[in-house]
Amino acid sequence: MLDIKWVLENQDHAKKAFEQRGSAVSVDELIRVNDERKELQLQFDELRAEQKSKSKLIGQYKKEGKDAQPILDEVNQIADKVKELNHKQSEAENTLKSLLHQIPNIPHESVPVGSDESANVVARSWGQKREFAFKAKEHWELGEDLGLLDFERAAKLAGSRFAIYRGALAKLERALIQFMLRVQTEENGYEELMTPYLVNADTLTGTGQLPKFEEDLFKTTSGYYLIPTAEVPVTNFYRDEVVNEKELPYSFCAYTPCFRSEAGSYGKDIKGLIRQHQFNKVELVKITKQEESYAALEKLTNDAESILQKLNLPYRVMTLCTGDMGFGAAKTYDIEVWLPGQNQYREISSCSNCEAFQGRRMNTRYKDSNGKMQFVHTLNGSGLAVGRTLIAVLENYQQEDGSILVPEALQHSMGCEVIKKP
RNA sequence: GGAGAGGUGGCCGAGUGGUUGAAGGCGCACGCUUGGAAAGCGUGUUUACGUUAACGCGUAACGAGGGUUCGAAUCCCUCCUUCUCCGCCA
Repeated sequence: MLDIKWVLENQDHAKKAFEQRGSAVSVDELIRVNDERKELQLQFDELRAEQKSKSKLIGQYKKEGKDAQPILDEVNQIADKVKELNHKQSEAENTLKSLLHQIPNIPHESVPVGSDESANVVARSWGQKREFAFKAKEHWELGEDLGLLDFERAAKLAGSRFAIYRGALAKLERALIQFMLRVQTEENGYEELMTPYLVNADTLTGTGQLPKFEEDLFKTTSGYYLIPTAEVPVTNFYRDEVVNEKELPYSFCAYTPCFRSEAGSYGKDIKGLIRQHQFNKVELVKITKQEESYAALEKLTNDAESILQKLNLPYRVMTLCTGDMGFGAAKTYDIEVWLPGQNQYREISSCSNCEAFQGRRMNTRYKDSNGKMQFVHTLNGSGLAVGRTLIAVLENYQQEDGSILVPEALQHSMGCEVIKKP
């Protein structure tokens, strides 16, 4: 959510940004609705003040034994108008708020301008792509050939976009989770959280999934939603709280399964594990002071990258352009891992600085050194998407006979050096 | 699921339907006092919106949302949540 005051004071900037981000709401509409709101508040405040002072008189008169009837009649009429104005005023406030809730965040000045992913910019690359003496296979082929990945039975149990991992592959997924959590907590300074996987609508509004993107979520009959990412419960940890400035920044990591309806992605990544209704992820979240969030974004991105480096998986980091960023982000780096089977880079992490966008929605604040209330800045990034990391391990560590070498960092927890057909 | 008791400021804790944004205490900040500290004394100590050059002023907020009333922290209804007891249960 944007600050209406900022919009009023920076109308040209706002107009340009709204266009770049494809906002359905215009600056002019915001100004109009806000003016209406102010006018109604003024009317209400004045009338309510009159009502209050005269009501007090009634109390006084009665105490003194004077006749209060004339005032009572007068105030009776005021009361009706006050009630009406009160409704109108809160309606106007809600209208403004719901407009503000639909507007995407303003891009940071360092973000490249562009309408789609073709305008994204490579920030850096890491690692050496392996040369294969044979034709590299895709992960689903490798998994099914090993007999360790079963999509058909998963479809029977649930439907399409689900998978069953068997034996060594189930263990590999678990080893990756454990490995990522270990690195993020022990080396990169994150505190681990275990959170609810079902959350309420307020929580999803805080991080920006609601009200605009309800169709992407699974909703239960009791009104709970399955979380689409741990960003949701973790970022909302301090919702409606004033946090101590001295404790900032907070760094949290959390492993959770994630659930996405994938409505509107028919025909996209139908095969394999890339796009599932349910997948595992270790998420990184930082909550910072305003002036520290961009340094924190670099750190958080590096922390996510460190997992790929330790697994020796080649990747590149992309700076997303204005048109390719998520709703709440002011700046985003995507980390893309190299998949030799697919012969392309695929997103494995998305690290964003949301600035005060979520802080304002969540109403999470701190008192700065001047005693002024400020909204926190929030950041999140995958550290990493576990299923896609498993894909990357399969494809990058495959051997000609279809077996998979286990990355050195995982050999201890896997208890083996190679995954072979059982 | 059943029965009962609660939810008030950073914390604890008063509150009779009428100058209660809210007693008192603790904490915190500043000042006085002191050789220095503690104690003591004094002053101050929520946020949002509106208004103002500024000091201020106005309005709202006592879990949330409705209602009764000229007037609600106080009365009524619904919901959320915490605690105790019973039942069920991994």
